[in-house]
Amino acid sequence: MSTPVVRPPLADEVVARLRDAVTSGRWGVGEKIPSEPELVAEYKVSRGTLREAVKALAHAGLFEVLRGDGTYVRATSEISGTAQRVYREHLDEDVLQVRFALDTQAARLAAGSADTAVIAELRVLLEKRRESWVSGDYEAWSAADWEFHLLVAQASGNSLLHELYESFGDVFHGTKMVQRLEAGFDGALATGHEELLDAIEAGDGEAAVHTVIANLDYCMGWMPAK
Amino acid sequence: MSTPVVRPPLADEVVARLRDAVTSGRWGVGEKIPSEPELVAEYKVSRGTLREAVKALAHAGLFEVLRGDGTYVRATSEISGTAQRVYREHLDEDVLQVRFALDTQAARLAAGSADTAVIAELRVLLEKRRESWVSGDYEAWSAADWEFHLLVAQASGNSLLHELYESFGDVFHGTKMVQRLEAGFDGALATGHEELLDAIEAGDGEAAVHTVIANLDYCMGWMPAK
DNA sequence: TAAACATTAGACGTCTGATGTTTGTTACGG
DNA sequence: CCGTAACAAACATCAGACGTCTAATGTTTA
Repeated sequence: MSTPVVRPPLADEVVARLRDAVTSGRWGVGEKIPSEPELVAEYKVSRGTLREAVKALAHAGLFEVLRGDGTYVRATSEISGTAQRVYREHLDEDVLQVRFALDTQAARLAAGSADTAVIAELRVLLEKRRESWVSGDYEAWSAADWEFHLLVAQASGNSLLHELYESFGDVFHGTKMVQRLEAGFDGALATGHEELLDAIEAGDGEAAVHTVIANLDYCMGWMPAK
Repeated sequence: MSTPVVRPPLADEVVARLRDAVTSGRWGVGEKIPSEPELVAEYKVSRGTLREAVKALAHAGLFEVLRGDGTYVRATSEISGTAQRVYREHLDEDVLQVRFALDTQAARLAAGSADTAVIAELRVLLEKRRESWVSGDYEAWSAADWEFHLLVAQASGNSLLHELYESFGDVFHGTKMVQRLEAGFDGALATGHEELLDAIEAGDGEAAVHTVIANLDYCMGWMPAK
């Protein structure tokens, strides 16, 4: 008749529903999602169709499928899995330069939308970061450092920037760990985080950008010779 | 035994082989890949397993599966499909700001690694871009404009930056088309591409960055009021 | 002759059922 | 208390079948 109803593949719809279940928080990160037979019953599709959808999202990094155990939620955004796979295919130097690009923009935007509450939170993180360094707790230092940078990205008010920046997480942490092992790296002083925060508080975007540039120059000095 | 042979899912291996077939150029972009029965015979797996792999890569943007027709190669990198899906979930303003971050870094790096051959190529593209504008061929203008930016990203020498920048392609083109429709947008003059190229040729990274900043400021003025 | 319609072969979409493998748990025996 | 064996749950894979869609080809008709 007159209804040339083009039916989109069922599997695509299942992908969307699974994605929604994650982003809506129905299944939190780390949780195990229902088993295949349960999802088959819920979505009224065959196992094959369901598995195609789960596989697609697993490949994207949203899920991790453990044979004989179950499927777990590993991320809330699809960018992380793909991004991490891509990052590993490039030189550390290239990855760092891209992070720098995002860092610079985050600093610039954060300076433009200064928020006293966020700034106070950033100061707390910076203090924690400093204390961790002097006490030799490198694990805590790395965590606080990353939280600081991530919060700056969030303070930019640009959700895409924040999401992209977050996707660098694991890769950057790995790189940082390597850097820490290099003798002579001073995690407390030469990275200019205090200056960055001051610039953000002052609303001086240009100054904020320059502190980030200085930071990169310092970091690049500790990059392994290619 | 000392060999706890953990066998990774067959589908994952198929994913890798399909990916290699694309990146190695065995199947070029736009080409149709062999049918499912043919691939089943080649990889010695069941159709269900093969489909899981194809679906995963299709979701990642590498393939496009057309029902009743076949499966076509749509990209050589997995980042594009995922990225484009993510971009659409964010404000145009946020996307533009991220592009600006990459643009700035590309300009800075390109200025640092000036190459006479590339610069000549960039001049050609810029000339084509200018001619297209005065002749009113907006299609060609948009294409030349994008090629110019993409070549700058490539000239940065950072393959990850180039890949990420390329992933913006479709989204940016769409945005640019909208901008063009806005009355008063001057594609030939106010975007400072000539100044950018001059700065790159002079090896002046700071100047290159400033032209990009000026460009963004101009573009942001034409953003639809949120 | 050319445009509109009908047919057909190939390709993807989905379902069903069965069997293999891996993992986590539990109960048993030492 | 501990190690091991048996069991159950969950994912992995396979094989076959049928439906539906697309593109190409063939046929009819104005």
